[in-house]
Amino acid sequence: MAQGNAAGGEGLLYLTDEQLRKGIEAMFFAYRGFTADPDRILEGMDYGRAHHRAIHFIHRSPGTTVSNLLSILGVTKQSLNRVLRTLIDEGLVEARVGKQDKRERHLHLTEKGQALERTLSDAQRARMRAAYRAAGPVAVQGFRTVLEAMMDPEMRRQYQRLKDGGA
Amino acid sequence: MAQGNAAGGEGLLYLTDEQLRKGIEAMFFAYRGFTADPDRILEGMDYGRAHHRAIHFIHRSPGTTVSNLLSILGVTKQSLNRVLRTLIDEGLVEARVGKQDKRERHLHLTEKGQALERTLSDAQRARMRAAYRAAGPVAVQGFRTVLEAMMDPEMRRQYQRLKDGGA
DNA sequence: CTTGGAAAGTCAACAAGGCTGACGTAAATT
DNA sequence: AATTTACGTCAGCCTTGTTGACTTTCCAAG
Repeated sequence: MAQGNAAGGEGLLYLTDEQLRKGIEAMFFAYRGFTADPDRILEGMDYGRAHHRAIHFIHRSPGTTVSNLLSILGVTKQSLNRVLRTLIDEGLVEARVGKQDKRERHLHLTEKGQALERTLSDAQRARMRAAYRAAGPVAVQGFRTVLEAMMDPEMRRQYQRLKDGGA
Repeated sequence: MAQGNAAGGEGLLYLTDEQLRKGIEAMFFAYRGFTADPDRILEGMDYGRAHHRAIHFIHRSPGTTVSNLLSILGVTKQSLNRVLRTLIDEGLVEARVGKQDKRERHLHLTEKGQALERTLSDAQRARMRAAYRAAGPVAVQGFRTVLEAMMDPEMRRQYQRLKDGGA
């Protein structure tokens, strides 16, 4: 909440409906770019965006359980299961029965899974890096701050946990 | 592509793979929040996110043609047509035959359509406004800069045109 | 004036990826 | 022993995206 905000209005111009609308449209168009590269890579394979998301978060938290992944991705277990089954069948993901709790499945990427993950995230990071570089560190800081403020509290918790854990 | 950035790296720490990954995850979680409110409003009605997008851009550019909308939304005409047809049938959108070129349909929101648009964008703007306010004007500037840099050039053109036109 | 092609609409078929509901099984907890 | 938890799976549905093929309308160039 820095900034002046002298009196009635000046300094709050960034909160006008028009500015907010521009932000909304920026999110829409930017998200398209954000997913474009992985989508391109995956089309033609048997996989889609849902597979990418699963692979991403398994890579990020190796050994995570199905139900944990469920709460991160925010989908039903039937939906996730369909995706997970193909990844396991095709040898990209390994599901190890838990040692303490044998009901749990701990998910890991295989060599093959890691290779795909690398391909996908290299492409996505390349775009991100170009954008970050073009915008500069101060803008990046603001970018992250606004995105974080935009999340549902529940999602922010998930995000923070990953952020801290994976640092 | 590994990690690196050791040499001459100070000041470039925001470009590490880890920082980029956080940005990627922030986009993922934030976009969920971004769409959550309109989605909630629309569920139960006969409409979905695709209808919201159409309504948004028709509101933004009244009188726009179908093919223009097509290029903004980036979907096939069959896909858009399905959505547009229900909106027209249910009296939210009016398609006026072009005066110069009678093949074109110029799209407008009806009263009813404008009412729904207002409901949806009020909700979406409320979240955006809260995020902007929490983050402050400098962060917002950075947010917009990074998003813009993330777009495909084609999309950036579309975005710029809207941004300037609708200022 | 004819004709080529753009703009729009429509039908059919399909796929990805969400969802709900119901049911089963193994393992942990009470 | 009974209940709860974690997971898997079958069946069916919805939205929203895709291709391909075809028609109608109509502008504009030959």
